[in-house]
Amino acid sequence: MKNNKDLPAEEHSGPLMADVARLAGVAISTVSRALANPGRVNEKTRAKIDAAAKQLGYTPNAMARGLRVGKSNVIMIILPGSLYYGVSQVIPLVLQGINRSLSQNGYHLMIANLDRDEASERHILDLAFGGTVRGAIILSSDLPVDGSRSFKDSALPVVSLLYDMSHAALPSVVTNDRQAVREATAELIALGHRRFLYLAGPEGNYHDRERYLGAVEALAAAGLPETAIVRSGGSLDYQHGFQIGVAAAAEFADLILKPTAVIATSDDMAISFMSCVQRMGWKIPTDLSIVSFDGAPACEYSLPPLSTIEQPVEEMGQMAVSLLMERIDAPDKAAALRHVIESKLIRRESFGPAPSNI
Amino acid sequence: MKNNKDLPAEEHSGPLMADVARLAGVAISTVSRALANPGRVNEKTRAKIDAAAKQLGYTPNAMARGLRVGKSNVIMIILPGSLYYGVSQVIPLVLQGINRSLSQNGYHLMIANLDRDEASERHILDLAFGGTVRGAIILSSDLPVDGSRSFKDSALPVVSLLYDMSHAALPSVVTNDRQAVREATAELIALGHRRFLYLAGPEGNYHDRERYLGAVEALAAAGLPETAIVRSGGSLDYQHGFQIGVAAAAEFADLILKPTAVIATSDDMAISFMSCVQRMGWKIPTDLSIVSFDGAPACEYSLPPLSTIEQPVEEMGQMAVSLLMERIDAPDKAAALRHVIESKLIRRESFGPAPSNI
DNA sequence: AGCCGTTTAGCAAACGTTTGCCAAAAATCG
DNA sequence: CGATTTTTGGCAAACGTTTGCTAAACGGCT
Repeated sequence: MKNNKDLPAEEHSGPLMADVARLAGVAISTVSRALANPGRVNEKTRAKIDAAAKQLGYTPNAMARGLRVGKSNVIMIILPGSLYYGVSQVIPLVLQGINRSLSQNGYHLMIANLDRDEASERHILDLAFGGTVRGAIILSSDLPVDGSRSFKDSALPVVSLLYDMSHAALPSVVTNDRQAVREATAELIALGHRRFLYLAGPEGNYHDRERYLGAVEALAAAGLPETAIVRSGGSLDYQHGFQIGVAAAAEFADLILKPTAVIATSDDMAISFMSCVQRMGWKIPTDLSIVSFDGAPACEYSLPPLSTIEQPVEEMGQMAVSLLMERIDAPDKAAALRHVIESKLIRRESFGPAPSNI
Repeated sequence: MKNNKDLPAEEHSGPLMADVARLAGVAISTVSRALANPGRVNEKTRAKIDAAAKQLGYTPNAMARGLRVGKSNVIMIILPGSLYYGVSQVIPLVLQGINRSLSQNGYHLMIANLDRDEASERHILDLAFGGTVRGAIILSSDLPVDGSRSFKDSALPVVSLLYDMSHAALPSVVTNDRQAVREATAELIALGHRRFLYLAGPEGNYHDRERYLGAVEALAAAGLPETAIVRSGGSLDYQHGFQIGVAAAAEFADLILKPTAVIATSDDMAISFMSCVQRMGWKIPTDLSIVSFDGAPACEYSLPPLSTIEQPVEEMGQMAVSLLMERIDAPDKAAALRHVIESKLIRRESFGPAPSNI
């Protein structure tokens, strides 16, 4: 029966603040104040209001609040469109860590995929300029642009994660990619290795560049020629890191002078490379040592267990969140731009001394 | 300069609809109509408005619109708190597929982790009742409750993915877990296997139950006693599926009468189990055949390559989205509740005939 | 040319909060 | 006990859209 007033739509889902106020016998504004800053209202009244709210199962409308105060409580994370290179293994971990930190700060997490198409860029910009989000964590080296709108023109607080974007004035949380690879390579050199194969990621990618440089630096430090390292892959831009490893194994098989150690940009390519190469008959670590990057949990269970440089992704995620929170609370406060959290090599059976019969 | 009564207005960054209207020389309402349903406004005027909007880089404020029309364009996906059992390997794929489908429909994706703590449940309910989200895709078998608010009381359109929740009247997109395992088991039986080890997930979990039943049914159909299968794990509730496999390998080593085939609830446990068991000296598939579930890309590169029952997660995600869209557009329209998308066994080297020296 | 039917533009009222401002009440002090 | 300070409650005006309603403009008929 529609004995009620006829004009308001039946769409209304929940109770309103007005309902709470009525039930508690106070004014709407009092309810608002009681819920927002409980200090500013009489304890007895506050209790009454709380009870009323609970009884009605009242939940404040986030959009109305957002509209009024001009800010939302949503953070967006911008992921590279193709999840399957490199960072693929770590992204779920990152996501989870970030989401947890955000929850603790009362924020929600929205995810946005940055593909290379115009639609996805517009999508993200709508989010950024439409007031929907309050800040962003970006896991990509390029920022979306659409027509006259450019991501960096938005006043949005942004933090870059995994990629060093400090040159673009973005606070960045990164790991010591280069140094970690340099050290790992140095360790391989100390084990007698003199010829290396480097499994590259997509050409020009930040991580690929840094990690490769790390290897090169280690060679230089040991007085080895740059020709001691062979780059594989790189020009390919396969979606799956796994396929890079497969292709690299084929390249490896064709090399006349075999490297004795392999450095991989990511765990997936190392796993598939190792698998292929072993099936071709090479022994790991006897014939060939392998070290990779990322620290995916699965590495522990490959055969042999894969040595990998583990990024403390959980910690990095938390750091990114707390940086973002600072940025939101005090946008103008100058702060360090580049935050490095150290990765460390997990030594497993996939590497050992160079074979003597070089 | 405090004569401005309202100071929060200072903060606002972008151009407003009023600015566009002024620049185009029309009324605000005309702009709104031109942008929303272009058919209802003079083509010439519309072009003028479009140009003005583009020139200003105008983006409509999503919260204001949401408040007015009473709906948002955000879908939330509820993930189980501990990503690391079972579905872990497939979640990134699911997420990506879903996000892509949603984008095409003009929706954004918000993620919510459903941990077992009160805070996370409240978080989700705030989202559901606060008008922030328009619908939800849930990947968990239990629904959040907090005080007097219960998730199912929200009028929110919901679709369940991976879990069959049709008994709770939720449209569900699932795979044929039971049947797929039954068929795989039957295949193992045909290969001569008579004793099985089943690697279980968390006790009572939907997938664990279904998949186990599939194995049991296959035994029954072949006239084998139920004692032909040994359950391992299950009571553990480790975060990492990998650890389940490790524990199971230890159990396996202790068994007096060794099974000749292993059926695993998830790929991660199969991978770690296989790794451990091989290091103990067993040969796969000569001594032991293994089949698992999920279809993680990594399975192709284990040693030996792991046979797994692949869930078409991309397709399942798309189906979930389209179901949700239907539900949003026509909430009352009756529709099938249970949607099954078939998984299929990918046969790789990890299984073969039972050893003859049983 | 006048009438009527069809578009198109504009006004103003919502949507559900927050919050500045003022009044009322309570508390403190002389 | 009255005056002054502190606290607390209520009114109403925003926040930036959408949209029902009405007025105006336009064009096709007779």
